[in-house]
Amino acid sequence: MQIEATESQRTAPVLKQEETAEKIPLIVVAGPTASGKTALAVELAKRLSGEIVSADSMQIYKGLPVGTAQPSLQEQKGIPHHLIGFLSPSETFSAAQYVERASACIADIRRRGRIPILAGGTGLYISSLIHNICFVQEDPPAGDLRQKLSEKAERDGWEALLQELAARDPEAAAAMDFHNHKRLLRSLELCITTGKTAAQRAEESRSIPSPYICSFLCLWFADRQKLYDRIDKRVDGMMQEGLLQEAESLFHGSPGKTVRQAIGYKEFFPYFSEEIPVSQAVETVKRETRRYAKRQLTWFRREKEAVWLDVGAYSSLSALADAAEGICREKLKDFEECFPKYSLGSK
RNA sequence: GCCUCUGUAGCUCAGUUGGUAGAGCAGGGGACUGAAAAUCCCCGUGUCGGUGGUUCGAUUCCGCCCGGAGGCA
Repeated sequence: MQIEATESQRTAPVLKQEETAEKIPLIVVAGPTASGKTALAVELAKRLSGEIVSADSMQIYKGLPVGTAQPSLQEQKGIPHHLIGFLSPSETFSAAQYVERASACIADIRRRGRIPILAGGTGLYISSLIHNICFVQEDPPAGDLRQKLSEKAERDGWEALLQELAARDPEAAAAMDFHNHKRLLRSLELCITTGKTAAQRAEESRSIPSPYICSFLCLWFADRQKLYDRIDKRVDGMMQEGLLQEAESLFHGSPGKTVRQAIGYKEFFPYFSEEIPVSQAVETVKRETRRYAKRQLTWFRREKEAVWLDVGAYSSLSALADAAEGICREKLKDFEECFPKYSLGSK
């Protein structure tokens, strides 16, 4: 557990021993949709005595196991999974709420002497969590305000909102991409509910250093087409498992704002209103999923600490897991007392 | 066999009254600290089917050849 000076030179922020003791080891398995995050996370959990915390903005919802690709009990292989299927689809959710719940969950896993493994594809949630973004409390729940602001935009134009933002937070307004109405609205909303500028909020949110030492793994495919083939297959599989029924229940129900954005449901709505054939809806789902995967890759490329694993380069899941396990053990060697002695080469 | 139409970017097609070409979709890159499976920004060289001719110059006009669609026999 003693850290040699020569060793600690390698890692940028040099940790003193007492600080290390308070740090929490965290394995992150990120990557685009359909890259095999779930399977790898479960395999790592088995080898390293871990528990899985989902980092997915849609898997949090109840009653949508197929379209959100929640790991089935069979896929979970007895490993505890957290933050999956706990919220009603009528509820909205946010990155702030995610960070709050996930960090509590991780702390609990750590307390029980196990290794938390963060697995998922929602980049914003992952980054917010591991960089310990502590969001400033919003004053009142913002529901009504958002409604009023969008009505104002409707009435007076988006320039009016931009001007209002400029009055409260000129810096943010100047940096704002005014074609991005959604962000503009949210930015103004936050400005009003927190009473602080974006810069102030950013400052406060970063005030506490991250409690985590991360081994950040990111899955990808050197051959993009391989990923796209997997996406196509996965969507076809979802259709067989009842995606259409899930979509229909949302179509007839009253889904919240968050879940209405999910890929794999809204694309079927024109089919339910008899505007397009199912086959076309399915193709749209595939295309949207491809684009989503691309955006995910763009997001993760920013994560400088990430170690990229080309899934296509490994002959099997256990070969991939061997590589991943090695990287995790090396990166988290200050915590090796948490890991089972050896499982490397146990394929 | 004859007649008509057609062959241009991965796909669907536009266009150049002769000066080597442009849209949509697909695809690629990027932004993103509070809705993120969301939202926003940027990116179009391709033997203009092949070959011969007319021309200073042809993808554009003409001949032939090779694909595709339709019509007549």
